[in-house]
Amino acid sequence: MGERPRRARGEQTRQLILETALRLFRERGYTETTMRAVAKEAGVAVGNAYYYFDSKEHLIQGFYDRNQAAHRTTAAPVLEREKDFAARLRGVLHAGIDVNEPYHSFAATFFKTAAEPSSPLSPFSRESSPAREAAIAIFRDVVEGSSAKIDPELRKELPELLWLGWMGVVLFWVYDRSPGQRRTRRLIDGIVPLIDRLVGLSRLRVLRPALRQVLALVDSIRHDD
Amino acid sequence: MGERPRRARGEQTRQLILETALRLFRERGYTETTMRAVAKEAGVAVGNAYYYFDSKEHLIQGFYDRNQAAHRTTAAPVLEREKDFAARLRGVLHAGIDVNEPYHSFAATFFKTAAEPSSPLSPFSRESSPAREAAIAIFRDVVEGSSAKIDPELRKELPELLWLGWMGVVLFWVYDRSPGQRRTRRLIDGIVPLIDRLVGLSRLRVLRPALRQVLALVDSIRHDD
DNA sequence: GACAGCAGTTGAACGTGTTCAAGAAAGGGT
DNA sequence: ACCCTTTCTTGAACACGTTCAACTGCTGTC
Repeated sequence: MGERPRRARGEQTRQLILETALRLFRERGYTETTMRAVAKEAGVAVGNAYYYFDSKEHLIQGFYDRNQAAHRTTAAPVLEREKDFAARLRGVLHAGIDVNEPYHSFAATFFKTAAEPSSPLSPFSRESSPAREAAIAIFRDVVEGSSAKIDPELRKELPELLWLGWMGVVLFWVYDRSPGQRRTRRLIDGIVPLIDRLVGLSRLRVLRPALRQVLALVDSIRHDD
Repeated sequence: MGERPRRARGEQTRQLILETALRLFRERGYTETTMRAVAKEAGVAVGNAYYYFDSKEHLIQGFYDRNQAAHRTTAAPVLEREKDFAARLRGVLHAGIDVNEPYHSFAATFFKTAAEPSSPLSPFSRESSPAREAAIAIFRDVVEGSSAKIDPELRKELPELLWLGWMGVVLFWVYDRSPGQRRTRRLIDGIVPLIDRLVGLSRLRVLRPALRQVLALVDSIRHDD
C-alpha cells in the first residue's frame, strides 16, 4: 500500500526516531537529552539512531525544516495583504520571531552547535543550502511583491542582503533576554524604516556611485577570486 | 625571590597548564586536544587542570586575554603614527586579524562555545566584561586620537559601535574559508572608507534627524525599559 | 618540633556522543 | 528451495570531558 514498499520499514524507523528526539528536546532540552534516552524511548538500539542520523546535531535539521515552513505560512497573509515594502518586511520579520518564540530557550542552547562554521547546521553550510534558499525566497517575495521603486542592481541583491539582515536579527534574538524578547521587536520596528529609507534613496543619481561601491564590495566578498 | 612566595607554586602550575593547553590548541586544534593530553604534556594529573580551570572552555579565556593584549600592542604603532580616522580604524582592524591569524582554525571550533549566550565566554557576558571594556578602549583610542571632526553625540557612542562592527568582522573571519582569510581583508579595506564617509557626513545638518533616529534606536535597544 | 589547616595534586570512575564488527531480516534471482 | 546481496539492527566498546574522595606537602601557630 505504501509508496515505496521496499523502503517503508526504514523510513518508518527514521521518522520514529526523529519524532522521539524532537519531543524529548522540547521536554527536557537539547543538552539534557541523551542519545541513549532517545533510543530507549523509541524502542531501538542506540546504534540504530546513528544509522539514520550522522550525529545528534543532525536531528536538529528536522526542527529547521519545520520552522522554515511555518515561517512561510505565518508570513503569507501579510504578503498577500500588504504592498508597501516596509510593511512587508516588517511583517515577515515579526512572523519569523512569532514562529520561533516558543523555542527561544531551546534555540539558545542548540544555537551554539549551529554557530560552528564546519557544522552541517550552520546557515551557511552546503547541507543547509535548500533551507537557506527557501528562506531567501521569502525575502525575494518581499521585494518583488512590493510597490517600492528600487534600483535594478540593488533589487537583484536585496533578497540575499535582507536574509543576511534577518540572520543578524535572529542572532540578536538568541541573545535577547528581555521578557518576551521585546527588545528584538523594538529592533525590528526601529530598523525597518531605516532600511526602507535607504532602499528608497537607492534610486537617487547622487548616491549611485556609493551604491555601486557597496554592491561591488558585497560581490568581491562573496566570491573568492 | 618571587613576588608572592606563598602563591608562587600554584600560579606557576596554572601558567604551565595554560601554556601547554594553548600550545596544543595551536598545534592540533581545539577539539583534537584532549584534557588528558594537556595534563600529560604538562606533567600533571587531569584533575589538576580542573583545579585551576572550571572547564576546557575556560582555558580559552586565557587565550582571550592574551590576544586582547597582543591586539593592543600590534595596533599601537599605527595609532602612534596615523592621525587620519580611516587609517587608524583600518590599522586596528588589520592588527586584530594579524593577531588572530595563527589561530583561525582553532578559533572556528571554539567559536561555537563562545556563541552560546549563557556561556561565560560570550563576548556579551558579564564575565567577559573586563575584556570587552579593554577592547572598546582600543576603539575609543581610534576615535579620540583621530583628526576627524565627528558629531559630538555620535562620538560618544562610536567606540562601542565600532567594537560591535569589529565583532561582526570577527564573525565573518571565523566563517571565512578563503586562503589566508583574504576575503576578510577585502571586507575591511572595503568597509572602512564607507564608515569613514558616514562618520564624516554625521556633522551635516540635513542628516541630523536620521542620525538622531539611529542613536535613539541603539539606545532603546541597549537598555530594556 | 608538633600540629592543624589549607592549597595543591592525584587518578579512578561516571556519563556522554560515537563507532563498529557482527548478526538478523528481507528480497531477488535462479 | 537455495543462496547472495542489500538493508537494517544490535549492543559492547572507545575516547572524551568532568567529578570527587582521598592524599601530599607546605606554612603559619603555639
